[in-house]
Amino acid sequence: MPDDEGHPDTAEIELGRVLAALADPLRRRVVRELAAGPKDGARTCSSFALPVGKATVTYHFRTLREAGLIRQVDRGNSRMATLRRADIERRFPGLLAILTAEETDAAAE
Amino acid sequence: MPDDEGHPDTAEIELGRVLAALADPLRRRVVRELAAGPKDGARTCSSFALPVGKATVTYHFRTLREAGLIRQVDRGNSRMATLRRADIERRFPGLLAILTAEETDAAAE
DNA sequence: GGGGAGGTACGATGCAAGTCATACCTGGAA
DNA sequence: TTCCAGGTATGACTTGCATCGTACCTCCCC
Repeated sequence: MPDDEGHPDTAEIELGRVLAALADPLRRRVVRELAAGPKDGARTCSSFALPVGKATVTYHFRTLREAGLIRQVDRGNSRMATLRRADIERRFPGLLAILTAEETDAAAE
Repeated sequence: MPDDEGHPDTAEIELGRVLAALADPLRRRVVRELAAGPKDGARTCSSFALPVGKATVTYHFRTLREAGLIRQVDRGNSRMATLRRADIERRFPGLLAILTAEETDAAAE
């Protein structure tokens, strides 16, 4: 698959899709960790240690990518994920702040 | 059922629940219309003319209520719904602005 | 005191979401 | 070159969500 497959343009990011993607605690945790990291910080899918199988991890990252929340680029063997900070902030100002403010207690340990 | 049944306290409003509630276009439309109306404006469930049956309308309003987004009070025959503006704004600043900014094109006509 | 409008409760149904096991592909490391 | 780690694709399964029909309750109004 080509690199930029399934990455919607900034203007095409739909609120419904974004909210549906963020309704899942695991996906919210990924976005939160990316947002807490350095700007444009790239991490591999497996570095999040989600408590689900490999196939499910792929599924969640695809959901985030198709919603327009993350960008995934092939880098040799693995695939790096970055948060589309500027795009999200432009379309939905304040959304990332709401996510990072969430307590990390019960949600998706 | 008592009046304040199923209304979570302000501090108990969970982000996951709120996002899940707002993932549905019909429920988002209800919140958007309430937010566009006057502050503390109360409307009956049926005044939204949602394109679904009565039972489904009840279901959606219960979902919004249990998520903490609206408050429902019995008023004689019918039941008035108000947006919990201040509570939402305190817990998730900017969220209502994001919702009201959504274009009302394809979503839930 | 009906009767009807506005809502809720309950059960059933169709479909999408989240999960996994398995098989497979691809680069780097040994 | 041979493996293995990291990801994807596919099919299957389970659970939950959105929906409806029907039955029921309760006020208001005539």
